[in-house]
Amino acid sequence: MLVALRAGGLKLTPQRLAILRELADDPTHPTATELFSRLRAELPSMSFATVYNTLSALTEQGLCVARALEPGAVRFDPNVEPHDHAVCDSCGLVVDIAGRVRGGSPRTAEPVAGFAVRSVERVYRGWCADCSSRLERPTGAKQATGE
Amino acid sequence: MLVALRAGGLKLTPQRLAILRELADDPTHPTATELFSRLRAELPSMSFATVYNTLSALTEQGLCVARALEPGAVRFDPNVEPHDHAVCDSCGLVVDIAGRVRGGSPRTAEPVAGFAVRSVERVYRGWCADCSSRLERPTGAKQATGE
DNA sequence: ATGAGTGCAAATGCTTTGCATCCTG
DNA sequence: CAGGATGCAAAGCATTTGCACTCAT
Repeated sequence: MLVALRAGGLKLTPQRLAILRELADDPTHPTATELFSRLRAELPSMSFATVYNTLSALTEQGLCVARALEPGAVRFDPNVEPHDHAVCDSCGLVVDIAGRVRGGSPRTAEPVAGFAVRSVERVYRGWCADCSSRLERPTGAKQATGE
Repeated sequence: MLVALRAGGLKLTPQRLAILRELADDPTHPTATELFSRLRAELPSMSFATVYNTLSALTEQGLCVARALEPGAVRFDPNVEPHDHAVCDSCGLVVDIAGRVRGGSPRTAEPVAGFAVRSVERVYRGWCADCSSRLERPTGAKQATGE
């Protein structure tokens, strides 16, 4: 991954290394704000601008992807391959379903006339394990719309 | 739908009726800002606050859903049933795949241990018909990550 | 050394909120 | 006519940008 960084002509700064590590270690895909607060202890002088600059540089190099799974802040995913996610209605937790093997149905079929499909991803919504066990009807949950 | 509005204890104001109509007529799920600018001619005095107040009131009544399909503004969908969407990488167009019939595979299977699934939705990403025909590699498109 | 990268602060864009006024039911 | 809804303005977050300074190469 560091190789990829240099290959893109990017310099290896402590800020970038820390962000990269934090991203790689976290399957919940942290937001820019989350990264900033987590790294404040380690890099007290780092600014938001650096976090955003780094994340957009990484995104441009194809080393991570910005994902809009919920209204509000964007989450950054070091796994650039299309894959599925589960999102908790109650606490907002994002769970990566990267490892899941799916049936080999043709995924290049056009969902609508003329639309050239590049990727398909699923979003599972519901309650995470913690929220499921903690409450029958988790705080702040939208009323289930069923399916 | 008006019935549903009243059932929720909401008053029928011209602003709400206009927003509701605009929402219903538009399969691309407009953002709050888009609704505001479209209705400016019809309701010159309407404010952003009213658009947002109305949209959150509708959301609370289960008459629409806020969808985060792309970073930036949230889109509002009058179809509260889980369904699929296609999003253009180039121009950001959202296409509703509401009518698509899918195979009846068990969709309540847990994507990850302990996660209680409420709904599953797919997001197709690629190029819309317009962008596909206009360019070989549409302006502003992220490099295809393939699948 | 030299230009990319950082830090700071101001700016932007989307959304929310407080409050006085207005209008639907 | 009463309470909910609107309009206006200010405030709140997430994110972007400009610019002088610093540091990785």
